[in-house]
Amino acid sequence: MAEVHQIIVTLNGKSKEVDSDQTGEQLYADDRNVVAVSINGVPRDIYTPLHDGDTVEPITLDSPEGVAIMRHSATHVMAQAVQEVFEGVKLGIGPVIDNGFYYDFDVPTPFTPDDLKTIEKHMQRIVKENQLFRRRVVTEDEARAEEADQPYKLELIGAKEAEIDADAATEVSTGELSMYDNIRKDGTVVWKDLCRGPHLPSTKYIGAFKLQRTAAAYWRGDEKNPMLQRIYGTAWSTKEELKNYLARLDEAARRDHRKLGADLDLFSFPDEIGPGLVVFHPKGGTIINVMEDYSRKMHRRNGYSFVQTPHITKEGLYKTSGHLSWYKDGMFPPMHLDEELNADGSVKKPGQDYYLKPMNCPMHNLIFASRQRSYRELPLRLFEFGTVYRYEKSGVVHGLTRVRGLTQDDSHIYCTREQMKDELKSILKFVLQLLQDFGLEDFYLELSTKDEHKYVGSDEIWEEATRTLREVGEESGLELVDDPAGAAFYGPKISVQARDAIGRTWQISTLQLDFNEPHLFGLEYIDRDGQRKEPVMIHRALFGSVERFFAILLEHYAGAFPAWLAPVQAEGIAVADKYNDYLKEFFDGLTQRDIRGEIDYSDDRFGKKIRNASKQKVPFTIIAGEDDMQHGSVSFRFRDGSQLNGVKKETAADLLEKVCTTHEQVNSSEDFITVSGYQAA
RNA sequence: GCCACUUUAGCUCAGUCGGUAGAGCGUCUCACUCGUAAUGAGAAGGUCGACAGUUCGAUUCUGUCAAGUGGCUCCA
Repeated sequence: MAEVHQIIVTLNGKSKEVDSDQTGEQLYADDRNVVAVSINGVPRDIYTPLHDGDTVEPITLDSPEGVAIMRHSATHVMAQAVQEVFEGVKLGIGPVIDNGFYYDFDVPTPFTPDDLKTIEKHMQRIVKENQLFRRRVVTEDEARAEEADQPYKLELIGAKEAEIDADAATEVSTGELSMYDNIRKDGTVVWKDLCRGPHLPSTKYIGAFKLQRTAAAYWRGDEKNPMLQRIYGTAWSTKEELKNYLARLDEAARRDHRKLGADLDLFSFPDEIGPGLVVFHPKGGTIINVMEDYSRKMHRRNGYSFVQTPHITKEGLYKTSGHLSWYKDGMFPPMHLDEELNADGSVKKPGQDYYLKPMNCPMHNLIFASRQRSYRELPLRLFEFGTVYRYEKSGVVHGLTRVRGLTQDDSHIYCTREQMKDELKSILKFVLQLLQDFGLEDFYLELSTKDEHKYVGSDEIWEEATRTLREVGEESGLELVDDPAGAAFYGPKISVQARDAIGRTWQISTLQLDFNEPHLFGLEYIDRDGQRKEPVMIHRALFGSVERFFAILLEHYAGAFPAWLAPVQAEGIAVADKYNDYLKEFFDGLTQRDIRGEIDYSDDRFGKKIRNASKQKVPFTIIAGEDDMQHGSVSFRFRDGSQLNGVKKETAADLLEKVCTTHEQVNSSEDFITVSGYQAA
């Protein structure tokens, strides 16, 4: 037993003299909420011995750090349960993720939904037993001996620091190896796992958890490695928080763009056409049109030239650009055309391979190269809504966010190196204006840099491009996240990432520098000194994919689009059939003002029509009955159910025109009055 | 592409321990003509995802394929 002496620690910001055998366990004994301690800024188990001069802070179960520790302990409990319920389970890794945790297992047969229930019950028992988590430092040899029958753990023990990714780092730390033992009340060690920690004092601190689903994942995220079975779970400090989280998931499912797309009759994916190929119905088509009209207007204002290019091309174009060698697997296979054979089957005329275009840039390059260019023309900004086809792997196709046929608001900008930075800055400004006009707020920038295994061009060029992009990104003042090795082979990029209803992030805008393609295509301009020079090329798309952007909008608004985007802006409902003609006259006037209106002529009753308009999330319901007809007026009903009755017809049309062109949300009578400036007579 | 799961009427779903099916909503017809989220009655609507196999008989069991869902890998 080490001799007890006095040490000085900084406890909760105050210097304090304590016995050297004291730990967080004693120091925070009166606070049941403290589950771990931060020692000199590093989270550690609560019973970690203290040293002279240490700074100690409590980590509570209701803090983000505490919840993460709890989730990490929960995944240990899950792994223990799986190993106790099933034979021959090999453990992968079990990190904490947003809202929960997972653990990867190598098991003889994949888990079934019933297995999840069994495991969950077993976990409840372990939690109830209040097993202690105890840390034990081991040498590499000891760790190897203890994990002798766990091949994945052995691999981690042997891995060099540089080979460990963030998730695996929760298992092994760089400094020392440690095992965590689960100990019953009677002192028996019932389970152990190689782990860096820290953990809860014991299992009973695990609040409320639920196993959510099973999935498969490649060991260490590599396709060539074996596939492990992953179980995802969620864990929260209290039952209440778990309940709220599950309710949030339900709510998110309700605003899933795939569901809303069907409910609101916007688009579908007919089996007859093929996976990942969307058809937009009239209402969806209207929204796409509004988006494109907006985009065209803004591109005109920002000095872009409009071009149009075909959907297929001979293969040579993509050989020149290099795409065919880098992305052939992602392209639809070629059509072999114009081949002629002799009677004996030998080739008389070899024919040509044509590909559906997976991107537009090579075609724009050809437009640039169609004649000699002067420095006076730069920057030259070529724009089109280019529809491209990509053979996405079957498992990745997902609603409108990952499709096989998509339309990009695509532009390629040719400029000098000197113009490059200003051009990038103005594009980023353009993007932010666009996102603001569409009402999107939840997004961040991502800087994708060179993949050492997949790039062309010199290091100097990459460095300059990356530096420029970083400067522009940082100057924007937005959150800028690094995405190492995420760049395309021809250059680095900045992208705008947005979240969908259930928190998955999707790339929308992309802004890529390319020092490579101009060279491959031999692009050049004549500079003021008469010399031929190579332009810099910028690839950029602001919506990214029109389809994906549509999906993000649909989820963002849960189908209740602002009026300027709504497919039907005004729905006419007569109190009874005999007022239909009166209403029609008013709506004919709206059509002349480019307001998208329709009248519900069905034989449903009034109340039912209101209900239907409401379910379709139409911003303005226009009602007419006896009162209105007497006074030459119509009545407004808004999304929140509020009303504005007896508005004179001419005034009503003027007001509608105003609120249908503004980008502001008008969901109530108050919004309407504010935005339209309406003053009741 | 990989792993698991799913596929029954337009939609949401029930059902058949192997004997070719049912509800609600929607659609259509008729009546009702109505002032703010479901009027009533009636009718139509299904080779039970496709194709094989087992069986006297398959929507049900088995296999293959297709499509979808959740992940993994990928995403110019």
